[in-house]
Amino acid sequence: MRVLDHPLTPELARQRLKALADPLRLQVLEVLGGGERCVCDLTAELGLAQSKLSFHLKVLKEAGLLTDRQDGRWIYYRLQSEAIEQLQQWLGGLAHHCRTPAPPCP
Amino acid sequence: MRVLDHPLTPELARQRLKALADPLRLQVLEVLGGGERCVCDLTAELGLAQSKLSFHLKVLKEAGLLTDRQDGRWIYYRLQSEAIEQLQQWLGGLAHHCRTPAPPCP
DNA sequence: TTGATTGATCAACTGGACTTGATCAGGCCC
DNA sequence: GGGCCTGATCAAGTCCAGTTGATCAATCAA
Repeated sequence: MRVLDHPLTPELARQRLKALADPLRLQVLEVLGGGERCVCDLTAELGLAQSKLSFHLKVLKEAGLLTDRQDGRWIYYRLQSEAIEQLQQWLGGLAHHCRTPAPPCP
Repeated sequence: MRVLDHPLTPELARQRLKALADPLRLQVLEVLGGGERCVCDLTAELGLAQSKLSFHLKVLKEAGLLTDRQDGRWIYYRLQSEAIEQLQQWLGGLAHHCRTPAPPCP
């Protein structure tokens, strides 16, 4: 069974949405959408304090949106596109019957 | 040009993600995913304080995720599924080239 | 018109997310 | 080993999103 076949729990979906819902983290994802980067690279490119970037990378990683690998002194982050695909699928399940008219109230 | 053909601005996408990233609002959406409902109905079904629900409905509405209509004393909310579809599309654009290896750092 | 009901809005409060600067751990080169 | 990087972690401070209870506006029923 591939990862994509596992539906997200609402809790994990919410965590991912929250991780995405930050302007700085979206900037990070936008850069990583263009390919893998090391932290020092990201720091320079986004003009961020090092601890600040580290904090947000941690949030994104804990949400499953990023993975990292170490190579010597450097740590490279990349986007986990499967996580985004899962989220897309999950969103698709939200609106299934939303056009059903309301039961009249009085 | 249909609504869906307008791509989301990053700012609006972020606003929608943020609106979605709240457990209570997700509950609201889950209920409305099953069809239109009036506010008093939602209040009862979710067991919420009235002002609390009203606050979250406003957030969702301002993000374009809900629309409402008034019928007499009652106000009915429904999910705006196009907003979710737009968000799905927008997410799809995030990871385009994420498999490009990092430029070596040293 | 008056009283009751629905639902939005307001003000005050609270908690947690984010920021900032410092410190710490691990890997590299001399 | 000693000094120097890279990047994670910690503690303290700030700020804003969410909660709560009260008030307000609009609609309807009597």
